[in-house]
Amino acid sequence: MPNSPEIQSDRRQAIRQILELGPAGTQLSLVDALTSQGFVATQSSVSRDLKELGAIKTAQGYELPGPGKGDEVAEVSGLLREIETAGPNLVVIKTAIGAAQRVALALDRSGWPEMVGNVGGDDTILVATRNAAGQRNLLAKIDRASARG
Amino acid sequence: MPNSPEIQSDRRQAIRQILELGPAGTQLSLVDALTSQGFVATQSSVSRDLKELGAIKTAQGYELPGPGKGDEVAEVSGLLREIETAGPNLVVIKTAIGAAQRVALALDRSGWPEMVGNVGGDDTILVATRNAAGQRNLLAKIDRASARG
DNA sequence: TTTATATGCGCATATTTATGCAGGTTTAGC
DNA sequence: GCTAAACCTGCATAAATATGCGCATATAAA
Repeated sequence: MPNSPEIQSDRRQAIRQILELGPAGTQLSLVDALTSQGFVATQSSVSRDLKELGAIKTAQGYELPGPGKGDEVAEVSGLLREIETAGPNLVVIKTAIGAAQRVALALDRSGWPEMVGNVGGDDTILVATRNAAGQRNLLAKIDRASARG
Repeated sequence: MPNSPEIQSDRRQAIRQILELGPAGTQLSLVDALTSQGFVATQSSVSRDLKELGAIKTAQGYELPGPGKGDEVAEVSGLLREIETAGPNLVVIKTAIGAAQRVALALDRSGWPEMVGNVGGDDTILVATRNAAGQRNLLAKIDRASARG
């Protein structure tokens, strides 16, 4: 019973905004916050959303890794040259000569769940995503990371 | 039944080392790792240790915030002038003129659990710690943060 | 369109984490 | 050394989080 596809991304956007105001103590508190904004969601969904968003749990609660932490990808974004898709669940990344390994490692460490795995050559990386949605997601995340790097 | 006082800090040091090798999926896995190193600990203790160490839980598991994240204190360490204790659970921090508020805020955000609260004036901050052990701990943490800042 | 496949989500529940409490140890004060 | 207070820990359990499953909808294929 998937909601119209935008609902999900709207909800996640909302979560992102909520977390920007301050850490959320528990997932349940996030559910409440979402509810009061008119979203319908259960703890289950929030759990999944948080994983997808790459949120981390600190002593204060759930937070989104600010610029600086979490995004090793941001740090290597300068090495990126070109990004293309191939089929519904492959992303091909071209990097500076010899930098593919370094970037591939950063991607691994990022822990982005839609990424099943990747192989890096000399200046090319093949990234396998779970599916088409994951592919779109990954592109968006790399984009966002690059903006910070 | 406190172990000899060093046991605790040894164990925490061990946890620190384990986490440096890579994230720990669950607290139970940490218990196992500790056990195989000859430490005796339960999930309860590990839970408390992790909080004390300021560990965060990412999609990969528990990690220690690397230099760069987690330590807002590091960023303001240049504003510190002098640090003294007063009694068993008070720490008095002298800062650059007018910087006390800023430093106090950074301390708040750090989420260090031994810190009960603090008040900042113009160039002085009073920090209340839970107890003497917390006081020692806090001094050590500020030290470590300063080394990075 | 009709059919087949993939995906999102809630429910119920397993797993994991946090904590009140009691007991035992160390530390501080005499 | 003795006593009192503070502390650390494990146990048991409460609280919080993650996930298998099944259905409903969306998407792709024919």
